[in-house]
Amino acid sequence: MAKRHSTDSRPTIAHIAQAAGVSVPTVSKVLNNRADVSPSTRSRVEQVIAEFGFVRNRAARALTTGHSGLIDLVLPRIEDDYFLAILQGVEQTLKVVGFRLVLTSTYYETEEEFRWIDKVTDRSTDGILLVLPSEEAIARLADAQIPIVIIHTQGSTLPPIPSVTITSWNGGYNATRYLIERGHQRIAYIGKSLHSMDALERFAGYRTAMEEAGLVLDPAYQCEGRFTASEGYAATLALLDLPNPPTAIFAGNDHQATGVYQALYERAIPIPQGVSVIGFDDLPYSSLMNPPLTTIHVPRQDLGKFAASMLLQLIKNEKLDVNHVILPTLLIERNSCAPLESSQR
Amino acid sequence: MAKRHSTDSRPTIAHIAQAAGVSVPTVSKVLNNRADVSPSTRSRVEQVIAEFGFVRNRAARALTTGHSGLIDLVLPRIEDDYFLAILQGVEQTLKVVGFRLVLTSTYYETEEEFRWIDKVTDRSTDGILLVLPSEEAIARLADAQIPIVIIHTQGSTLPPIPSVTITSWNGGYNATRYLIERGHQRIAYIGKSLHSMDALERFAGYRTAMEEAGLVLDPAYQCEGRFTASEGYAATLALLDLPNPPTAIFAGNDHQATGVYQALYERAIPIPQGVSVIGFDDLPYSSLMNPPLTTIHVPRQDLGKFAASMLLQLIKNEKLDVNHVILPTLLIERNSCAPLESSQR
DNA sequence: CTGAAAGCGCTAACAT
DNA sequence: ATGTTAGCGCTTTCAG
Repeated sequence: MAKRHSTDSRPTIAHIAQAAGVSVPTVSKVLNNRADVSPSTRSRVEQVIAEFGFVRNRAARALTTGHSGLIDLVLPRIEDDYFLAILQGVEQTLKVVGFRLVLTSTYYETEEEFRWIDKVTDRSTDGILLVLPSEEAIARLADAQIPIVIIHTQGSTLPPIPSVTITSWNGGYNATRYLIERGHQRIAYIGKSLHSMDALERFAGYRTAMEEAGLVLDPAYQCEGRFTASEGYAATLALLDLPNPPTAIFAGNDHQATGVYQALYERAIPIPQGVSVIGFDDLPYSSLMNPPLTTIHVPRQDLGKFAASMLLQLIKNEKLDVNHVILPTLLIERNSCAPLESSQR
Repeated sequence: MAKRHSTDSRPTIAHIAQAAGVSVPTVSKVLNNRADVSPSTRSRVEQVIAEFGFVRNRAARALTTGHSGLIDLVLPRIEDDYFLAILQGVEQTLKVVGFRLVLTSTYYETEEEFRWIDKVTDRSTDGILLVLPSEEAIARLADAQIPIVIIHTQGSTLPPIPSVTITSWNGGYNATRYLIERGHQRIAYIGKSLHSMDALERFAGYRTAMEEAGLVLDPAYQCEGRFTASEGYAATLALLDLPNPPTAIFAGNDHQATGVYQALYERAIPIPQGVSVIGFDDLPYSSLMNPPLTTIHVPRQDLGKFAASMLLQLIKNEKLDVNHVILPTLLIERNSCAPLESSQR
């Protein structure tokens, strides 16, 4: 179909202009739907464009306009359901405005961090979405003169850059309250000294709930453990070996919770009759677990959607209504928690 | 840290040149690690670059060199584990050569197809990776003068563009043989008239195995059903309602197989004692199913790796050793198939 | 309404 | 070893 111009490379705006018998700027005007083109010229040009199957060279366009129509999304690991949902949210909102997504997974490799920082800074994209960036990365990028929005952050303070996160503290508090209200007193938490702001906060929420209820904050119940199944597993095993094991376990996230399930299963402790378990994140598989996991829902897609919308505003040079959006979490009640039996006391 | 140049926009190569007291091309030479620069100038320029925190404008670079350092990946749905693994493979091989990935999900929306075709054709990227594209899309792109590699394809013929796929026919054949060797004769297949080349082939493999074994190819055993759990579920229900239900079910993919499991579970038919089930794809959850699913492994990450490597070669203007790579599938034996008991005959 | 001229930031010849 | 000149393909003044 599409005719090829004499040269073997692709047609440029100049070729179109020549073929249509007009000047280059006129073609440009047609392409940009500008008003000052007579209907007849316009249609003639449009026809030639169609004939040639001409598509504007985006690199040239980007150079003159300063806009590439691309946005960077930098996240830790794409294969984590948590981040995947964020990606989906971002994608959905970008698609409607015709932006495309440049994806980078960092795998937390801080040594290579500068490499991608250089790349996202090279103006090949119009803005950057950063998921769970390190504080050093934020510092490096803070004065980059590029629109940036952050989703979650390592470190304990709100970043100097627009961001969106969740009410992690509330989530941690509510999860713990939920257990307390069901009579539990020996409640363990897994994920104690993680460095992400959300991990810090949900742990703080747990502590507050415990303290408010006048329950002992036994250090043995506060477990280390990163957000993986295996660390949830290991932590649970340690908890079960305690002289006075907990009757309920609050896993910092759902990945850990699967590890908790596994450990409990191996020790033949029924959930929730033997031990109650509550998670955090509400990943897709949480409802499929056996028993279905009670957990704190995180609006992951919305995280992506809000961040993308904010970034789009920034790119359009609009002022943000709010610099830091905090999305609510929600307790989803399923079947992994039971009231404490008096026998368990 | 990084000083800002007087103008409020970011520093250009010209600013660096001026500050270092050299010409613009000299800076360019330093940036490109060219030999014809004296050590002293080089270090001076490098220092200024560091001082300014200067990063090359990729758009300008792309315009002159014709290379953006980006690659398009167009796939149906990112949230499908199958495609996600391909993405990972692509990402891994791009990362080592410093290319970045532009991601587009089509969601099979053929109406919008032309929109993304225009985008991926606008020279904002150096090449395109197409996962399971429609034949129309391929036709549109075939003479686009851009490096393209296809991963899987709809339609029944090898595309006119370099591609990588899997030995679907063998997979279908081997899965069926496996069942036949275990004494099964009434073997059903789900996914009969799907239009992707791989679906076509695995069905053909099934038919050949059946015919070779002299078994009847009962049309009632050849079910429609797209590659989703719900269609696997529906097809299975229909199969079980047959006067003479099958003793083994070959699900065209693992998603369907989960639907098969569900239907069987609801009818209280034990797997594999009541009905044997075999899948296709070996998705991450297949080994977690209950019982673990025997299935045909597809090297999904490799699909992405090979395709990306080929594309990279194409971009470097190297000739491909093979235009169509076909990766082997492998039967993974787990616990969802049992020899036919004489009582079931 | 149309086109001539200039320039975006960079790299590629080609002198010097 | 360094700088001069030109140009990538497009958009944007600004005359006509």
